[in-house]
Amino acid sequence: MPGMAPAASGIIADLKKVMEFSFRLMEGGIEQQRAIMTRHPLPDATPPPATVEAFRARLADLSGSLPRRLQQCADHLSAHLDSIAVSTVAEIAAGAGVPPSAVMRFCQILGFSGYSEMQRLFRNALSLGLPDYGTRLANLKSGPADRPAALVAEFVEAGRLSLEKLTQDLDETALNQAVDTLSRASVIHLAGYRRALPVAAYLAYVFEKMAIPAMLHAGIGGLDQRNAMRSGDALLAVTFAPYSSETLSLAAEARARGLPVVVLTDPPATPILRQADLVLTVAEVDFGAFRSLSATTALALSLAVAVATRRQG
Amino acid sequence: MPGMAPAASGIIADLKKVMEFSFRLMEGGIEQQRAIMTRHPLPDATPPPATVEAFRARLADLSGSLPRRLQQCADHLSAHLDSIAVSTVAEIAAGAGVPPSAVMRFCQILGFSGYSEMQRLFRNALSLGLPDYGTRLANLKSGPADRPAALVAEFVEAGRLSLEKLTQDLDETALNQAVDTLSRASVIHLAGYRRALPVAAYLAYVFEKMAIPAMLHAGIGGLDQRNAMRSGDALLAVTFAPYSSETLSLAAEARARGLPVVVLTDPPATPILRQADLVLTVAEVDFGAFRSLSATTALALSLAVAVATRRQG
DNA sequence: CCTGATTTGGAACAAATATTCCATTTTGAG
DNA sequence: CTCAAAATGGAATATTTGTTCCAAATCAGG
Repeated sequence: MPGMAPAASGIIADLKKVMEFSFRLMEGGIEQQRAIMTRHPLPDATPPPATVEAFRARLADLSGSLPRRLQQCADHLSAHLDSIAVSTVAEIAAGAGVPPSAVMRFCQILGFSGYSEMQRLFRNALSLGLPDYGTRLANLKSGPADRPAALVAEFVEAGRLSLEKLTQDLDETALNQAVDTLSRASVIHLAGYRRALPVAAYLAYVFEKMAIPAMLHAGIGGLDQRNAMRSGDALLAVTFAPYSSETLSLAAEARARGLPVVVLTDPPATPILRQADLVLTVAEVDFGAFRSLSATTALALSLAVAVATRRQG
Repeated sequence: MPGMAPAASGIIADLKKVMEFSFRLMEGGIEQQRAIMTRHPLPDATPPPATVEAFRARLADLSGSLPRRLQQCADHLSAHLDSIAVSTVAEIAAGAGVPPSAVMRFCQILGFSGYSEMQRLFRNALSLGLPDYGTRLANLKSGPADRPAALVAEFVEAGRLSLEKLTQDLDETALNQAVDTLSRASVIHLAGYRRALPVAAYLAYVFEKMAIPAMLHAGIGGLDQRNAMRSGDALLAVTFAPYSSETLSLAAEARARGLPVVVLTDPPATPILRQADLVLTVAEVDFGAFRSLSATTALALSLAVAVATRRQG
């Protein structure tokens, strides 16, 4: 019904349903009533849980008032919540000792349209919405790009994801060794060319504030200051793919002079591995072509503060 | 062959392959041999990695010696290792920017029979269970406070809070006006002294990448370039309390010349208000004396991308 | 023990997904 | 520049997986 207000048309539709329902009731026997009700459930159908927590709660709520097979589903699922994301219906069914159709019914009782929809909940929770990132980007491109606030939301989201990923992937051993290495250096040389300059510049600022000798190599004015690297110093190189040749060359030079080289980069760190004694990788979720550097900055700052603490102790 | 033991039937199948191979070899010329060999590789094909670690290693090993599309696969996969378990071939392919068949080929090069087999590796690893975000963060925080990993947890937390706050406090009107103003400028001048340099430097990088005329004023070498600001340009100043005198003076100069001045700063922005036409404030949660700049970077990037979009339209 | 309502299992079907294949393009050696 | 080998993209196909449906089994109340 084009042109009609959505609310009104919704009410009309509901009315029609109710009328149709009553009508059938009159001509059909009482036994048809239930069948009709299950085949045409009224709009009060339970909405599916939107979060894993809600799912848990709903499970606990239902438990106890279910027929045997469905109870088995509930039990098995609540015991293996985190494997839903990577299991097929058949696997879940086998695990619970029920046929696949029982699992399907169970999903629908919870309010999902089917197993796939339920699984989506867990997959999203697991990979934090990464899969459909491309889609969102496409949407944004096609949609109202003139709304800067939407962009902010995307970058915020990318930043949050990056930070979460950092807590997952953090190589604590490498971090500790990096702190060790850098805290023993007389001067810390910071390499940060192009895209890496912001991070390196911030490190330079922070080290200076904490009275730790540090020197920024950023190729300003095309100036090369590699001879400032002296035995006893260390190099902390920040670089991302595609790795700038300046950084690689500076790292090689440091290496040749016997300086320890710590690299802060993104995975895969392959090309830089050769020049590095220690590699800290940080995966930054990028939105479009640009990265918000949240995780990188967090890791870099942690490194700096840890080095400062170690030095004082 | 129903009724036959699986092992025996496997051997038969292998024998058949070998026989077929020899036969073709005999009737084909020497030049066909290679083609046949690559199409029907003998059983000595590389065994697939058995653990996620081995997978990582193999990826790093192969990287660099691969043709373009396969290299893209390798890069994307190593950056999104943990989403393999819940992604389809099509999603991975889209993420890497390659057609699905390239992903398939890549799986086979790694020694897997196909994508499914590779995915199984990750699904298994996943269902062995990893703790959720909250738990991991708690783990990182616990233990001696001087542990670098604990610092990471703190900075991650600070970053997250900042980002969250940004979505709440964002002044959409001001942002829109800022985009308006900057997209009309012939050259965007970026002021970023001291602590603000990282943000301004990143903005300069991003603008340059998007072919938007921008100039960074950071006082490098004590150089003052205020006369580069000409009518028709605009100034975007990034600064935090305590506001550097250079920034204030540059803003005043811009104002005197009739240039619109947009300021990106932290609240309260009182001292800077006088020099600014537009103020964007972003509250960065700091841990100790240092800020992770997550929210600021996110806002700055959004601004840049929005300006670029507006200019093209 | 009968009867109608509910639950159940599995077979049939539909949709999504992986995999293969081959015509075309690109690359690299001579 | 030429040619063969390698790489590539996409369409066709195979397989797996999800979903629906209904006949049979089970259950509860009289």
